[in-house]
Amino acid sequence: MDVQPVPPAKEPRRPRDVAQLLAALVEDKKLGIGDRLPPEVELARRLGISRSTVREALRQWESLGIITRNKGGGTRIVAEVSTRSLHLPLTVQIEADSLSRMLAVRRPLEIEAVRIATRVADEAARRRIMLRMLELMEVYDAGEDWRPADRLFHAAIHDATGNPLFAKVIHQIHRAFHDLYDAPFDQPQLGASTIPAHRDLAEAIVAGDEGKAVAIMSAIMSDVDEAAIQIARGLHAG
Amino acid sequence: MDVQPVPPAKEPRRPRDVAQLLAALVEDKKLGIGDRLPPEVELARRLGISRSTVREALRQWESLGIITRNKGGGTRIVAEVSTRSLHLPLTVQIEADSLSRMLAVRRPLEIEAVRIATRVADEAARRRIMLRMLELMEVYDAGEDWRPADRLFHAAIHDATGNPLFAKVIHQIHRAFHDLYDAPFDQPQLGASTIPAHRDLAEAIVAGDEGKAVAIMSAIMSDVDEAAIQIARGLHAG
DNA sequence: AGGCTAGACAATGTCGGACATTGTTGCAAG
DNA sequence: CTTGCAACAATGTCCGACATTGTCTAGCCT
Repeated sequence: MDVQPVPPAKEPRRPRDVAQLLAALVEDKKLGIGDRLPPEVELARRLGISRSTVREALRQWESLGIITRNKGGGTRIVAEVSTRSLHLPLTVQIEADSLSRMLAVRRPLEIEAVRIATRVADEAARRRIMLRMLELMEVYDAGEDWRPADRLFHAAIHDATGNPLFAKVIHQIHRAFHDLYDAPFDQPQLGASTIPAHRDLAEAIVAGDEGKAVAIMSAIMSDVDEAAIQIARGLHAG
Repeated sequence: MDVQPVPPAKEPRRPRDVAQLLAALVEDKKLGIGDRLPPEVELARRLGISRSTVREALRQWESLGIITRNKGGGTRIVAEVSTRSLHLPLTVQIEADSLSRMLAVRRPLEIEAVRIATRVADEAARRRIMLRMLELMEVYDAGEDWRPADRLFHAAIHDATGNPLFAKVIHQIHRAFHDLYDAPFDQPQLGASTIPAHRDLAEAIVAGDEGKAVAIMSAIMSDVDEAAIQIARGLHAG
């Protein structure tokens, strides 16, 4: 071993992770979701690095789903940026029954989220769930597109668990759906038959009836899973 | 509206996703895990794009855990790459109760895996589960380190579900554990009290007793979760 | 005055070249 | 056979330029 004098604590610049520098800057400027990031040239200037390096870091953030970039337009933050975040990539092979496999994994997560929400949700969260359910019913009865309202309703349940990881993992699986097929769940009628059951689900959650809530959610998941697989089969055939 | 003749099916180059071009090249050269990627300049030459663009795509792959790059050394493939691979990033915020949140998500996944394995495992899978359990017991009774055997046992259960996604998502959470704390589950005694119950678990799975298997797994998970949280609390205090 | 269009501007995408830094490898000396 | 050194190779960073496209504003036409 040659004795080379490695500077131990002297690290004025950390080339190891430029993204960390960016995160620190975003934190410092108190930028949040929906805000626009400064242009690349300004980022490069403020961080004292070249635009190429900034671009690589931004590309990394983009692949991580933290930002979205628009040529000509700006760069927008779409997920929370933090210097203390953990990145866990997951790679899956696309096969014939990928859809049913994803659904099989999503199912216990959604059901457990309902169980925990029923158990630990506070008053405000229960009110939000009721509110979202009523909005969903209103849209559904009016015959309009109820999918955004449905998403908000389930998001309210995920929030009620107090565990954002549920929402994130489930969202990860949803993204996988969209990557698999361009928009299989944009079929307007998919899962429509389960919407009336959402009223019972919300009421069971708010009432704290864990067994009933879980049972209803299980039934809903079964229906949706079956419908999704039917549609996927149709796509494969066609 | 000016009538501009948009080429509908003519897309000789897709600037939208350079990574796809790379994936096609990797697939064509039949490169697998552990193989070295050609140098960036050669990739740029073969794809007909500049090195800057290649580098951004490689950065994306790096953040997705597909490759690892070594300055001066080469670029190695560490995850299966093909045009039919799906890469899903998950970012979690590191907070005080990250551990309990991860455990809360892992719990329903592990339990569901047991449920499905009990339901659909074929004869060979059931034999493997029994075999792994016996090996685990042998190591445990001998007072040796039983953690590798425990991992193999649970991996056998995951395999028995016929759904590799279960193993992958659970493994993803395990990686999060290791990134959070260097090795919280290397505590030799963690979960040791649950090992005897593994015999009952294996027997219930092989016997096809779904209710019993799920109940035992729930109890095991509760014990392990509690122990893990205790240890984490100790780490925080110390 | 109001709406619409065209042009200037801004921001990202891509390119090409250059140099720095570091791992790798092969050769020669001990 | 081992060790040390030098040449090479590959990634990291930087710079400058142009292309492409969204955004905004000023001016024109109705």
